[in-house]
Amino acid sequence: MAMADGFKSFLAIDPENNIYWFISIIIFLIATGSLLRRVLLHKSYPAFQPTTNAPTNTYIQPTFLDSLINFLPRLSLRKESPQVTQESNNSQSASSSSSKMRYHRHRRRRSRGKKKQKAAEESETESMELVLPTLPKQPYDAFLVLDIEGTCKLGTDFNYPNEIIELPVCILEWKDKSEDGTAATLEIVNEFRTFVKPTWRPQLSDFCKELTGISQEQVDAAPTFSEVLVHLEAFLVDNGLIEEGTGKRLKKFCWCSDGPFDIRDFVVKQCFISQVEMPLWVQGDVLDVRSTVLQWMCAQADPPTTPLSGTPPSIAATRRALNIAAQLQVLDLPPFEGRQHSGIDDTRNIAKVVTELARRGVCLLPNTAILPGRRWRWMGKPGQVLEEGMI
DNA sequence: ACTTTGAGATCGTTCGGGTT
DNA sequence: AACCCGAACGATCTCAAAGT
Repeated sequence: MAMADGFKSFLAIDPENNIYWFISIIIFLIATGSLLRRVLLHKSYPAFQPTTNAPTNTYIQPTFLDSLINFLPRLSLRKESPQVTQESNNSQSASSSSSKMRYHRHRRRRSRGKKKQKAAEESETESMELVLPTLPKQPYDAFLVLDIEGTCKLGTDFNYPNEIIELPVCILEWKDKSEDGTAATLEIVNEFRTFVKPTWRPQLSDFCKELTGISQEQVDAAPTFSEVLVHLEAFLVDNGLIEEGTGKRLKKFCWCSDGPFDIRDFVVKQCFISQVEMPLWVQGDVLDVRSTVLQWMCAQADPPTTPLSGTPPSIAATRRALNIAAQLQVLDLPPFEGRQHSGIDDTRNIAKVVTELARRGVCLLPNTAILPGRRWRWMGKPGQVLEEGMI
């Protein structure tokens, strides 16, 4: 009686609105359709599983109400995963999305952890399978390693008009280059080093002096960049690398630096400030040693069909750019000798890295583009530094 | 048959380190 | 400032196995 009253009241919500009838009919059809289909297919919901004593194909037939009760939750919402259910007991559905995010984050972290573990295991395996290098052909006869020190100011970025204050160069040449062009042993045959007197901002900042270890007296007594270029050219002539007067290359040589900045940025900036044309023997053929070390590390982590020699470094997994000290470490070389950020010490240590790369069978080729006409915002007319361009 | 879950891969974005 | 590169992260998709 009460049920009949309830049904009447349900219908009485809005007799004019057919939506209630429509929903009821849809639910009825879906429920009976689903039930019919399962009976015909001899399938059942868990609640309708055969009793243990019943014959295999005999099912306890559900009532329409049972079917509806079982079916309705499927219509409304999917059953939540255990993780979500557990976390959302108190906070209801509002927190379900964040729970899901936390869950996926956990999954990714676990995935990454396994990946790293796998990579470490593979790295260990590879370290036990060292292969002797096959010497590559080395197209260059000499390598001019340099590490330029420049003026800088605390708080400024590399848009700053850095002026060169130290210019050291180490010449590396092959000791064992054969007729077919293969070689593995490089040695330092000569060194060039000079301080350079800045002209735009002759006074060094405290930050610069502390960073580079260069004193104000050293740069005050030094030649200007234009004069240094003459000295450097004479040095290269003396070492048979370029022709006197013309600057034409007599040997095939490649500049090497830690990072692409030294010639690409500092020399180009300095040439602008000093109003000198960038000599042809400086342009082109620049090898970024840091990048080459990184490539070598990647080759160790993902060896090609003919692996390179060497001990895969533990920090190779990071595949990040390394400073000179870290490069020495990954190449199993002795620690950095001298003072870091001292031009000549940096240069000598970079030379060691280049020598070791050659010994390990790395083909030393240029990998940095030089744009002599590159301009920065502070560049006004030739030689003019615009203060507002630095902001 | 359909859903859930776990695992893994891939893509795009953002951020930071690096050079004096 | 500009550039490159790797790490970290979020979103999305696929696939297989297990559960319903």
